[in-house]
Amino acid sequence: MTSLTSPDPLTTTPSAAGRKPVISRDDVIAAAIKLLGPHRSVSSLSLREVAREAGIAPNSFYRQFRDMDELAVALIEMAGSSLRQIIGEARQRARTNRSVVRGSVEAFMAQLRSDDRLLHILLREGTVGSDAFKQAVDRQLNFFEEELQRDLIRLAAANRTGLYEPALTAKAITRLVFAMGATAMDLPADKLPELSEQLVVMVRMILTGTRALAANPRELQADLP
Amino acid sequence: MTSLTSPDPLTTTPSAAGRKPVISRDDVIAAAIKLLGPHRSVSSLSLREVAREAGIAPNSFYRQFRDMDELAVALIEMAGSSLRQIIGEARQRARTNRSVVRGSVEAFMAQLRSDDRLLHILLREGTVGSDAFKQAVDRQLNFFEEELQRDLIRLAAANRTGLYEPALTAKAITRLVFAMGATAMDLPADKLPELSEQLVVMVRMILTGTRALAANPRELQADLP
DNA sequence: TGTACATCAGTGAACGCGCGTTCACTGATGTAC
DNA sequence: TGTACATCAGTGAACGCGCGTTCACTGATGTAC
Repeated sequence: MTSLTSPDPLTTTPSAAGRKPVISRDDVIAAAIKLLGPHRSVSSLSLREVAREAGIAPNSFYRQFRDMDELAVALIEMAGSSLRQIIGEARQRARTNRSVVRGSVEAFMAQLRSDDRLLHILLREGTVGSDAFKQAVDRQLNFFEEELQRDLIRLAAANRTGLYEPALTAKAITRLVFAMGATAMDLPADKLPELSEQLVVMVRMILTGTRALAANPRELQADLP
Repeated sequence: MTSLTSPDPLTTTPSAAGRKPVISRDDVIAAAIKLLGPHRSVSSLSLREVAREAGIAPNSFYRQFRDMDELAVALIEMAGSSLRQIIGEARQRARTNRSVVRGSVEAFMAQLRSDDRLLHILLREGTVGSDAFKQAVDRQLNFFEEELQRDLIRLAAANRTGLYEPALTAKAITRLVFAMGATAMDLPADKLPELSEQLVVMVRMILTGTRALAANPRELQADLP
């Protein structure tokens, strides 16, 4: 998990002279995350609400962010890098074990249920809110796709199998996992294992398909299961 | 396209006596649709805004709907049935032609660009808003999956190929198409053909995969492309 | 060390606004006879 | 046909509320000497 308290030298003002800040950007971010839930998206939060939760005056918010959009983008980026780290670790672990797919899917689902709401942000804010919002989410999804693609290529080489359009394969898997994750967000916890299992099979359908197509691209023409 | 003016006997009050209504539910619905756009989701519309667009007093809204949620659910259901009809027609047409996948994907993409914003509603409102919202969207997606599954089974039988878990295959395709559609919503029109092409390949990956798995389920264990 | 000063993080009060919802109402349209 | 009456679709005004944003401010903390 990305720490909420480590200062970011790029965003924290140097304050060469004058008083040291007692409120940090991260305090405000933490307050916003606390307010998120199954029925609250970032775009539905008000500035005053976040300020209230952070224990500061509404106008003090402006010392940290230009507006709510800037806060939202910060949240999205934090969520993306956190998720990539977690899935990356899951892949490392799985590589020495057995199933990369199952390991990654389960790490994803576990993260969905974790206390910090970061993944929820990525899943939800992609379709609503300002352009800045959507672009930020899309950027994170692209990072994710790139890492997945690299992994797919490496593993395909190791197993001496082919990949029909690795980029497209990675994109399909990423989008499908996120779409299913968005559904899972609102499910009771006991339905999750079943959904995990479904998702594992779905991902393997894509993997089996891309491998079969690499072996025999003419199957692409046969327009039919 | 579902007509906006045909009366629904289940929702229109009989008005056994008294004045006939001059505002219909459909007028209000049409006003709401008119307000939707790339930056306006149903959940961001206010009651007063819709009333203004419909040319009625804010409180007249209550004669038609209990609240905005009820309007949203009506919109979602209308969007779902409209889309299913369009894709159904596309499948019929494609069956006599050549590619069912390409035909359906292109019909979907065309609908995405059509003047009525109905598809946008389905793509957007699934992740935000009240539970009633999300359930309504999910219900429509399920209808969609069921029809697709029926089609897949029929076609597989006709081609003497197998299907590994038809329900899961239909679900994977549906969710992937809707996820990619949500991305496409905000793209400039000239990027759409490329995205259509990508989506066609993705869907065929899944179809090729489900067929290969049906032929040889042991591939499911080989955890790797 | 002590003193004078500059900085600026955080505040309290106020603004105008659009919102959802309520109330009592009006008057056109339909029904009964 | 004409008249008296009932219905109820739609309204205008008003309410209290939370919102984003602004302003002039305070006073703790740092720096200069």
